[in-house]
Amino acid sequence: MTSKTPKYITTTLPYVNSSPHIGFATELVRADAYARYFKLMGHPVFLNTGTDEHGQKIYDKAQEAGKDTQVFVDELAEEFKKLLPELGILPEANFVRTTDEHHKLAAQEMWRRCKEKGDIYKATHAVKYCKGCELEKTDSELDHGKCPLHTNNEIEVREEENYFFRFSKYQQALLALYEQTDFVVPDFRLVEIRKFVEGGLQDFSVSRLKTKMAWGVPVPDDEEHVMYVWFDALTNYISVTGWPEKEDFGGWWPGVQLAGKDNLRQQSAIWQAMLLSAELPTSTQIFIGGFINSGGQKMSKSLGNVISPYELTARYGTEATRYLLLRHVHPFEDTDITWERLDEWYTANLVNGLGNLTARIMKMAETHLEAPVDTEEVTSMDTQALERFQFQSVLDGVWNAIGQMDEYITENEPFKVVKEDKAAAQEMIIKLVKDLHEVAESLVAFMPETAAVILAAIKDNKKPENLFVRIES
RNA sequence: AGCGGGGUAGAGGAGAGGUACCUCGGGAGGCUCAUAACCUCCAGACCCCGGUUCGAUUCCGGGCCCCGCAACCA
Repeated sequence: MTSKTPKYITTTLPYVNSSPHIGFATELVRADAYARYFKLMGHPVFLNTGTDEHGQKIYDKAQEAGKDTQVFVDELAEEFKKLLPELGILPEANFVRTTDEHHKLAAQEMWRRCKEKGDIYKATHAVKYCKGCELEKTDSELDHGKCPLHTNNEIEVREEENYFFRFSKYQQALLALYEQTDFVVPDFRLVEIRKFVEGGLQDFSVSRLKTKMAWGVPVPDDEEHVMYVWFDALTNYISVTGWPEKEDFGGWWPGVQLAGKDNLRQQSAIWQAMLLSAELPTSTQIFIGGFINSGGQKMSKSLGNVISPYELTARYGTEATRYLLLRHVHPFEDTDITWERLDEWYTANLVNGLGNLTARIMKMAETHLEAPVDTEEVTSMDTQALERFQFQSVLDGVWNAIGQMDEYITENEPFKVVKEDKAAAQEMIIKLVKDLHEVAESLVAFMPETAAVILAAIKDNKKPENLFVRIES
């Protein structure tokens, strides 16, 4: 028997300057469903996630909170880590923190390799500073070269020495990478990044002066600088495989990456250029998801429309939360979510759909069948769709089957037939149980607990407790 | 500036050169195995203006409107 190819899948590491976002939860659940699916198919699977913990913003937040930075990130990392069991993520999933010692060593090794290649160099960097805010400003924060808050003050330009990454050198190599038409999915994101790279690349700063901000991985052989957070964070995808000690990444890399659309550039251009520079294999594929909005607007604390993953699991439970995120959040486009809509999806499809159908079939089976139905293991999943991250369409197929089964019961009325022709009715019920079995098997990667409950019920020929509790409105 | 995406029933989504589909909601009926669930039927839509075509909502051009990205912001 030939052994199946190893599958590596990773989320982007969320930056821990605030609580876990529903967007990250979605990414995590998708990665998990993908990993579970390949695990079922017999592939060795490595599922990676974790937290990105360096940089100015985190340093500032810790200062604000009056806490030691390490203590501060330790607390936040815990909050993110707790999310995994909450969302039913595979227990063997890897959780990396960019403050882990091994990760920091790997980031430094990455730096050394890029530097040896001549792709990291020192240059003077113009920093724009607003005296009014007493803060450095990026171009996007400025309006016509002025600070929007202090329009009378001129912006002061300060010269600063930084290390730069020779991003511009990789324009052609990146474009060659994008020839692989499914390198970035969906295709319109591939077009977007290609256009960006075609437009020309500028080298960017990859270090910060330690005197200004020491919360970063130290630059090798230079006491005065720490790495800019991107450079260090991106390396996590390979540091978790045991690189650089394991030059072959333990067989896991290259792998599949998930990211939000705000991360398109970092993942599909910057990170790939870093890998090319270090002469390491580039990613296999990058899946770019949309954003989740609420009530037509971005979720924000000031608007009060934030829906946290913990609120979802509190209201619907782990399994239903997975279902909602996988089927009703569009894999590529932005999705608008409100509690009203979530309740609707939950009630219509889980309570009235899957839950009710399971109850009606298993009640008939329990009452009218003498023995459990013999079922065969079938894996009739739409593999192509799953490999393209089309979670929705796979689940649509399952719910289509559920609808057909409800129809079948109404049309054929086994509950009525049983009074005159028991054998005929039993045959119908057996067919239904087999169909239900198939539905449960198709759900294993998406809703593992629910699938297990249904499969057990079929095996015991017993109606289970209600699968989904009706929400009181 | 530029780049990219989009405007389909009351709401949210899918779709295709030729009877426009799904979910929720509205109306009528049916059933009683099931979690007041389930099934059937009905009403209701392709932003505007040109072009290509026997025929476009679908392709092309223009307009109006919306939304991302616009680099060191993870």
